[in-house]
Amino acid sequence: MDEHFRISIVWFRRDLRLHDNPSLWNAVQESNDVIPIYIRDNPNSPPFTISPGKRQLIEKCLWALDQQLDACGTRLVILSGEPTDLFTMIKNILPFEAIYYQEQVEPNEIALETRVSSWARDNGVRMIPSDGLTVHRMREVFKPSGAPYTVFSPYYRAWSGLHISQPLPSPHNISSPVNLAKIMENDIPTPINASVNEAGEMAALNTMDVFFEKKLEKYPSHRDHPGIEGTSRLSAFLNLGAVSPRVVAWRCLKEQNSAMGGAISPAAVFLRQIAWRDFYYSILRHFPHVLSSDFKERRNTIPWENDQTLIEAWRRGETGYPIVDAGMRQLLQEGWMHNRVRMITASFLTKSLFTDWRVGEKHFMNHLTDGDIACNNGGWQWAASTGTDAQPWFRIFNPTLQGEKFDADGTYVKRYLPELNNIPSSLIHKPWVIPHDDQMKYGVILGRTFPLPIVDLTLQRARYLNMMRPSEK
DNA sequence: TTTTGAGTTGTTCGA
DNA sequence: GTCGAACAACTCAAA
Repeated sequence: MDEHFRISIVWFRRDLRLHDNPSLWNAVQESNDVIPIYIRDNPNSPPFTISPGKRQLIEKCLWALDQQLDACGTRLVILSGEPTDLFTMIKNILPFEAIYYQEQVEPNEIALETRVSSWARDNGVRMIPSDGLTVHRMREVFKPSGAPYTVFSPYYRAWSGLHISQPLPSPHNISSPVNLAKIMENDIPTPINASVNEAGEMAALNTMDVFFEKKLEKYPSHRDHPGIEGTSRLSAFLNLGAVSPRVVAWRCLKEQNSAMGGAISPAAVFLRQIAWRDFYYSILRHFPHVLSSDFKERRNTIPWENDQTLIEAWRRGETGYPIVDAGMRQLLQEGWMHNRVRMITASFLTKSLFTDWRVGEKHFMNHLTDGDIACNNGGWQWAASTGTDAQPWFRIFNPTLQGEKFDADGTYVKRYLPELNNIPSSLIHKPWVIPHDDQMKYGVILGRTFPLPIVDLTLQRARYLNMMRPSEK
């Protein structure tokens, strides 16, 4: 028979939602009283700093979560400090018997789980882990041999074959012993100048609805065009768990079933991206060394040059290559960059500027609101050709061609580089070819109002290929 | 057990 | 302009 507890803690982590939240749902089912708590990250503990945009979004989600818990009859307790100390303090006030929590994949989070579990064992408290971070449980997607996949395609085949279980509903009534938020040194969430429908999980679910209703049909063709608002914009919400990945996958299946036959449905194209997220979580869980070193040891060491002047130009968006600069400035302005442009800027930093991928990984984490340790690392290692299922080392993006292919009329570039507004689209991705007289006409002076290219791409490409060629080892 | 073919996102070159 | 080949090496799964 299931266990039953008098008082349980629900330890909210990256599951800032009521819907499809196994820890919350099970705690409510299996306990008389539930105390929902959130513990802020120790600023020194995560391997990356939390970007300002992400910090803000966390506050919004905490505020919204508290509002929604309030409607269920309880309040969120927000604390800062060492979790084991905090649990000790709480237990002195309320003798709770269990901690329900969502299992994480980052090494520092796993270390924390180990620490808390050991504390729990010593204090007679049950630790009850649950899934919900990914669509499918990590242990369900292994090779027949029992080893984790390291290549996406076979992973995806196995992943696709699994049944997606029906998402859990949100609890309506949550009974709490006392208002702990009033007793503890509670860190009240910053009030948000918005309604609860515009923050946290309601905002996440609305974003998801808009995507499925308005954008899904065109997603396969639009998703690669940064000038078009064609992607889901769910990444930051998924990262904090304001929306459940399983709910997103469930919705994809629903759309797929109602779609016409024929080619791969738009819902399947999108679902594949959700599978990439699961895949990179699995990689980080099973190969934590990816955070500090290459997933695969290359035959020849990559000769990173890490030229600080070039790196700074890349960070500021002043490389002279419009699509790279537009992307880097979008990142600084919005804390977000279109995925196609993430690939272009990453390829540029690593393969055209000879910079260690970790430099780019860190810069992205410093600025992305959706910064996700596993996905960001996977993406950077892929771009640098050091990762799992990496692209071939000789595949180097050409920002001019990429721009012409995916931002043909320059809509995206001009949005972030208004100084290029009057340049005709045939020249927008290679302004350096514009003769001096025409520069005046187009209102741009190269080297003054927009930089000249900081490197010669043809030359850098040849150098890179030459250095990396296996026969050169 | 061994072999074989396929594998997210590209570019350049020469016919 | 278009098209195919070349640019490696390795994992995985099916035959």
